Amino acid sequence: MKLATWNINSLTVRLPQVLDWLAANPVDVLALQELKLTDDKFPHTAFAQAGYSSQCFGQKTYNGVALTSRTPAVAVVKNIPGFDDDMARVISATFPLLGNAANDSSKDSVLPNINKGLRVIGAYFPNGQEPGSDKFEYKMAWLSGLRAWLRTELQTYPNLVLMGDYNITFDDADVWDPEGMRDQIHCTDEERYHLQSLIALGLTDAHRLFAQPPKSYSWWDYRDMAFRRNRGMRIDHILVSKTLKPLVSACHIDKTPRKNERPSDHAPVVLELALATA
DNA sequence: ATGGCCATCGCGGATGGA
Repeated sequence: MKLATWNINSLTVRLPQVLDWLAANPVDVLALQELKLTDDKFPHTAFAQAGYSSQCFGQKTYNGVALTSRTPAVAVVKNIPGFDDDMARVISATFPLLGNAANDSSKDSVLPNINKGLRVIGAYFPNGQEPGSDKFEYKMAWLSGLRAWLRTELQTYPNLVLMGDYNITFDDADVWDPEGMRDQIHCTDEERYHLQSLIALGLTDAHRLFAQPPKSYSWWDYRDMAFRRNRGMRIDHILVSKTLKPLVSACHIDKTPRKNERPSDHAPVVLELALATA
């Protein structure tokens, strides 16, 4: 199965591009961020006509996340339980897996707890604006809330994917100009500490499991011809739990839609798993 | 370089993004 995450910077503007991309890349699950619309405006019918059912968690003007999938999602949860937030940033759901106890009597499986399905969390991490700002403090609090919740979530759902726009780089390899960006937003030690604390819960950056093109980025500023000059950052990530790590068969960033007219500033990240949905 | 671009709200220009 294939999963993908894409910050589309307004679904109102980018819906045709998302549908075009899905037609060319019929992934099983697509996580979307920055819908910038309310739930009543979500284009369920357009996705359904493309063969996808959607769960959305939107708000007016800002933020907003969704999971759209070829098989229906179950056990949908919105935002981070235990962390009060007036912004729509997280949506989680389970996708039943082929080979679970209900439809396969074989005792051996490639995956422990396969009957618990695949838990997918799509997230739009706070931007943080600038170190020292109120928004940066909110980002740090949000990251602490995410980590505390994920610790228990991983016990409930051992087969877990956390993907989305993290708004954090792992290290200098994720930054086109590490010296110029040093201690700037997305690149501070505090943000990277939080990202590593997610790794410490037992998650793995799927992108780094494979040889990647040099200077692989997922976001490029709209200004200054940044995409053409490949002046970007890798801030969109797919993290997988320990049980899923051996089943990851590929992970890549698809730069193709960044070449569209009126593109999102982010590119999709695609994960391939040696698993099938039920 | 105190910036450039884009989306939203809404009809001018501020705010947020990253």
